[in-house]
Amino acid sequence: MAENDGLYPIGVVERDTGIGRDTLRVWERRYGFPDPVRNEKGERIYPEKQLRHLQRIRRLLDQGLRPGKVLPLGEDGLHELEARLIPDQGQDLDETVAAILEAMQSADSDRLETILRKQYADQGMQAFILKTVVPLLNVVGQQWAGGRLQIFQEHFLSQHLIRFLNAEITIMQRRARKPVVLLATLPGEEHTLGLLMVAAMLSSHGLSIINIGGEVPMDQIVAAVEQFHADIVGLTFSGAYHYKNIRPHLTELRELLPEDIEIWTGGEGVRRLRKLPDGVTKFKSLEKLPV
Amino acid sequence: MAENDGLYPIGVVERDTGIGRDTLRVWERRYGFPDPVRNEKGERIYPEKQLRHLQRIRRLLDQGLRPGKVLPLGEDGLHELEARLIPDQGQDLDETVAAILEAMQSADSDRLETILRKQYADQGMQAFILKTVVPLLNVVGQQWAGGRLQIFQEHFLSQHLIRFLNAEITIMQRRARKPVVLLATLPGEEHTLGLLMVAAMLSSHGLSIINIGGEVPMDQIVAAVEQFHADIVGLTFSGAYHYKNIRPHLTELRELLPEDIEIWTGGEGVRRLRKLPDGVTKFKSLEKLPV
DNA sequence: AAATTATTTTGTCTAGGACAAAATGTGTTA
DNA sequence: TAACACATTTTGTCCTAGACAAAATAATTT
Repeated sequence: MAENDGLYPIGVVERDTGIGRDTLRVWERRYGFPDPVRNEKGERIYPEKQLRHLQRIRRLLDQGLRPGKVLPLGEDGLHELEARLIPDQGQDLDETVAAILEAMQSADSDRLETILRKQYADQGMQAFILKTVVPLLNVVGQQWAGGRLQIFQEHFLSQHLIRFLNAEITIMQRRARKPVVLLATLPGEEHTLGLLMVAAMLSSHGLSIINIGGEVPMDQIVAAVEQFHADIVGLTFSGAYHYKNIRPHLTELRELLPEDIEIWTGGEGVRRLRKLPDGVTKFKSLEKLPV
Repeated sequence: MAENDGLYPIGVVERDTGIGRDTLRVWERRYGFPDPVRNEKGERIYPEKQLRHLQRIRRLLDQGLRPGKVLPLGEDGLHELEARLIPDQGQDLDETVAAILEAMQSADSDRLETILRKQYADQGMQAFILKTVVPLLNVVGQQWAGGRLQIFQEHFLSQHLIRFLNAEITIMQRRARKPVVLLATLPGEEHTLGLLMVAAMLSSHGLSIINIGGEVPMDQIVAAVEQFHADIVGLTFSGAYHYKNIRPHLTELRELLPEDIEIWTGGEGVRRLRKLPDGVTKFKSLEKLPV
């Protein structure tokens, strides 16, 4: 048994925290944390405690906090920050949402499937997305940010939702008609569940959907529009996307595409934008798709 | 505007080839290839041609060749080597595979769906995966490496396959029994289609599958095993995975998991590994799952 | 309130040298 | 001949400390 004794080399820390090794080194230089010990060879060895600390820091950074504010904090400061940022909730959770969360916690695939299926049958796609999936993801996001949720549980739920939505979209697509909407996100935007929700909404309106998925370079989108004979391009930008880029990107895409191809865009990232380039349609929320 | 112009910084090359950036630099020093141009800032910028070359090299390394033998080779030498090692399957393409490719090229969703469904009905899951999906992906991989395929086309096909397999797995899981296999990939490994194929194969043997998807940190896998009461953990590593890491990762996971939990691993990335840590089972190919 | 401009923060990249782990080559013994 | 031990070569990862552009924030103007 190679006892690692809770000591990790930089490669492992990079993998487990998602923080690049260059970044780990430069943080050490600038902020004095992390502060790994060294082995005989002079290489950095991180104690487990620092790895955990780094994971918590990572979560806060994902919330939008800046390294300069977070890294100098000790255990206490970090704890305080977490307490402040994670809003108290658990008040009036929708009953079904609560049931889904419970099924997720107890890793009960069958139950999850049953609840989703029943809810979908009751509500229809549009209400299902708006009244069940959206609130659900909000709660999950909050819990995850607060560290009250394991990553694998969130994965598990996402997998389920993706599969479920895909299956239903496929069924709806059988009687889909024109226009054809090509859905994608640009490189840097990995959040593809939002795209899938849009796909589901549009499908339920009877439109034809081609979802080429996440992180598609712009030239590829243009090529795909031509080859698939799409009438409309739909792009989503999550709140994490660098919003300054959104407008230039949309302008560029508008220039690259023929005029008779519409561009629709939405997501948390475009909510803040007022003026969009001419010839680009914004949908403010999932309820208000320009169908 | 969008000017990548087929020019890529080192980080992108690392991601798209699975070759670490330090390795790329040391190859350049030692073998004179790759030989990127530099931008104003003096940073390495790789032309698309070299990226493709690196991907081909990566393939050859996966076949067991050594960097010292492959890197000094120019275009011609590499081509010769490939011709010797990779059987040319361009000629006698399976009829169905050819039809699928054509449906993909002409972006015909319905036709694609019909072909897949018919083929699956004829062959059953195991033959479907082995005789149709695997050859299909091989051809697609080859065509992509050869620049004969657009990225979005590959996206389109992947999306379709993922959806199809997920749907069928769901159906098979209704009558699944013990043991429970937990499937995942580690962070850095985004290629989740391979995982899905394993899930389909195992499902068709009647095993219970929990697929928590891609890029799951190791401690999360351990936690998930416990919470889901899994008996076996299955990990796949694609050819793009940073292969030097595979063995240490498996060793570490073996130490973290209780002894009575089996570890199965496979994929292009583990093919070239001879020795695996004790207590880790390798499946050389999809045909030879240790069921 | 929205768009410009100035300032600070932050992550990624550079260079060659060093070194251990893995792969290969060589020699020895059963 | 095959199995094993040992020597050599190959190979990837990590090191340092500086540089700089892109992103985020603050300050200003429209």
